[in-house]
Formats: sequence, structure tokens, C-alpha cells
Amino acid sequence: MPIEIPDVVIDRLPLYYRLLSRLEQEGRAVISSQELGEELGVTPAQIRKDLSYFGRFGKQGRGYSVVRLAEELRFILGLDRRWRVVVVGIGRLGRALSSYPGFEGQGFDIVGRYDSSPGIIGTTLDGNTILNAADLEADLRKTPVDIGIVAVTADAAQDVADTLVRGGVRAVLNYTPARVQVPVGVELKHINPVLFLQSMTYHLKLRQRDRVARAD
Amino acid sequence: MPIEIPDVVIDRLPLYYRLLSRLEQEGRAVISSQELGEELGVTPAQIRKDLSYFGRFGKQGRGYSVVRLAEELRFILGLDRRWRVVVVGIGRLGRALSSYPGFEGQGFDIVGRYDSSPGIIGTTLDGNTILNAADLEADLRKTPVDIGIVAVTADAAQDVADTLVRGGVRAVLNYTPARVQVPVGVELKHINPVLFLQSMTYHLKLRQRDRVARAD
DNA sequence: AAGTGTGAACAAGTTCACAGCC
DNA sequence: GGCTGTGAACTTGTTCACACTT
Repeated sequence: MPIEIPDVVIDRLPLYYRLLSRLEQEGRAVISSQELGEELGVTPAQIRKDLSYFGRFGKQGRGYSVVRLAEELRFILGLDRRWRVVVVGIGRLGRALSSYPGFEGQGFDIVGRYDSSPGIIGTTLDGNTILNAADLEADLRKTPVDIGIVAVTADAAQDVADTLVRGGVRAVLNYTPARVQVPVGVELKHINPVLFLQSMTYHLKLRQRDRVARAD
Repeated sequence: MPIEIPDVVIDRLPLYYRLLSRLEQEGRAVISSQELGEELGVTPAQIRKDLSYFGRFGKQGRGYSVVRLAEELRFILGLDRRWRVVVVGIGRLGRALSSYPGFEGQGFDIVGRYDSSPGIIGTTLDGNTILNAADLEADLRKTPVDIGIVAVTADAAQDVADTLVRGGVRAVLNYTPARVQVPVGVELKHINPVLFLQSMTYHLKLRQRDRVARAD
């Protein structure tokens, strides 16, 4: 009976969670789907439907207990434990990611920073020694890691992903412009600013055309 | 007669374009939707339907001319011109973005790097002087910019976005975990690695549960 | 009275399947 | 013969609207 939950729903949950988390800290006790929706730019029906995939967390006539719902989402998303993350590729981007303060507070521990360049291996970053990427697979085998962030050059991306997977990593976040392949059963997401920009320019161009057309 | 083209379609075009671009360089003359689809993990019908929103670029019995289709996509996406970009916030992430070699080659010129910290203003990065964020709006008024990348702290994000918009920027790429608002008519995209990771942990947790269940 | 949870209606997006052209 | 372009069929996702609970 595992009713398939749409991926779009899963992708919205962290958004809900982030807001709930903030409200929780602000000491807000109860909130309605209406108000949640306004805050997030989503319809209230959407929020209720999304949550209904996982249970009945609200009270009619009242709304959702902020604390309760935050906790439920934490549980659903697996944020009630800590996740072990390695960053591979300590160039400028890898350095920025390794030092990103937002991970720690959300349950993600960066437990390894790897690079393959002799000039970088052995140096320290925020007090952590950069390890040799050649040791990555062996290290992963010794002490398992959940998530790998790939911030190497495009041509090395597939190799690194393969190594991560061989080492037992079950989720790969690829910051490389290369499209990498992983076996089924391994989670994979791509973050590529150029693709974002290119879809934005489509809209910019459209709008410019409109403006010119209207000016006639 | 502007038939509304779904946003999902627009978001796929840069993917198609990137592959076509590579094929073009490799000297490939013609390709079928079948093969494009295999390469991209998309159904051939999807590709044909997507492209059909914009015109009839293929030849029956033959496929698509790689050069022709790449050119069409370049035109559709507005990549047949250069776009002026500023990066605001030159912390570790802003530095990484400012130096990212992928922008230049795809038609995006970083024409300004701004920060508000006295220790950073006036320093240079890749030979470019970091400018004072206090001058941002005036600078934008003088020499217009198309796209703004926001890489400041979360609490400053909305202010920076407002400044960009007042300065005439029509697209904002927000690297901040803060949800920012922009007026209608301004493009806005968010890139937040934590949200990506949090939807991945949902799947990781699911899979772990499955594994435990099977082990019984 | 207010607001959830949810089947039913609707909308959006994807795939099918085939006529038409090269 | 092979592959595009595209209505039609289907599937997926969203919104509606209301019975029901507090």
C-alpha cells in the first residue's frame, strides 16, 4: 500500500518546513493553511492536500499546531537525525560550500573535504585538513557517508560520482555542469547556475519584445 | 496569439541547447529526437512536442540539423546576445560565482562585483575591483544591467533585491536562503542547497526503511 | 464559526499513434 | 523507410467545494 507520493510534493515540504521552523522560533502556536499559503505563495488547498499524503496533522476550526507540524515534517524529511556529507573538489566553489553555515544548523555534517590537487591536499580550511581524493573510496568504506557534493571540474564529475557510489554514498548533489549518471537507487540532483540564467533570459527576451511591440 | 508556453518546457530548452552545442562542436551534422532523448533521459515525443511550440525545425525521415537547431535554440533563449550581470555579496560564495568560468562562455558578462564590507570594498578579484554596494543603484542607473545575482547574507537579501529592481534589473538569481519578493515582471529564481538536500533525505530515509523491512 | 481533509472536477503536462513529408 | 509534427488519449497534479470536527 505505498501510495506513490509525487516528487513535486516532496520538493515543497522543505519549504513548508523552513517556514514552520521560523514560526516555531518566533513562538507562534497555531497557523492555518490559509496563512501558510499566503506566506509561501501557494494555495491553501495545495498545502492541505500535500500534508494529507502523510497524515492528519491539523485540527478543524483551528489550524495546525506549529510545533507539532514542524516536528512531523522533521520526521517525514528525515531531519530528526544528522546526515554525513563529503565535499569533493575544494576549488572556490567547494570552499564556499564547505564553509556554508547553513548546513550544520539543518542536520548536515560535513565530515570530509577532498581534492586531488597536490597544492590543496593537506592544507586546512576552517580548521579541517583537506584530504586526498585518491583515498576517498577507502575512507568511505571505513566510515560510511550519506551524501556527496561534487564540486570538481566537469570532466572529473563522472569519476567522482562513481567513486562516491562505490563507497556507498546514496545521494549525490552535482554542482558540475556535466550531466552525470548514477545507478538506480542513488539520489541525484544537479545545480547549475547557467541553466537557471538561460531560462531567465528567455523570459527577459520575451518581455523586451513585448515592450518594443507596445511602443509601436 | 501568444499561446502560453509552459514553464517546464522553457526550463528544458537549456538542457537541449547544451547537448546540441556539444554535438555542434563535435561536428555532428544531424540527430533524431530518439537519440537526443536517449542522451538526455527524456522521451523523443517530449522533445518533438517541446520544439513544436517554437516552429518546425526537423526534417521528416532525417532528424534535426544540429547546427540549425542549436542556432534556433540560441535565438529562442536569447543567447544570441550578451547579458550584463552583477554579483552582489563577495563572500566565499560570491567570489566563487564571480570567478565561475562557465558564465563568460555562455554569453553572461559579469560587469560588477559589489560588497558592503569596508574590508572587501576596493580589493581586487581576478583583476576586478570590488565596488561599494552603496553605489549599486546609482551605477545601475548609469549603465543598465540585465541580471543580478544575490549572494549576501539572508537578512540583507530583500534590500539588495529591492535595490537591483530600482536600478532596472529585470532578473534576480537569489543564492540566499531568504525568500525574497520582486514585482511582477521581474524574473526570480532561488538556489538553495539545503532545500535540495532536505528533499534528498526524504528519499534516503524511505529507502533505508525499505531495506530494514526487507531484512526482516 | 472556522478551518481541516478529501473525493470530485478541472487543468496541465506527457505520451501515443499516425498522417504526412523527405 | 524513417522520422517529424501534432491532435487525441491519457496521466499527473492542482483546485474546488463541502461534509465533518473542534
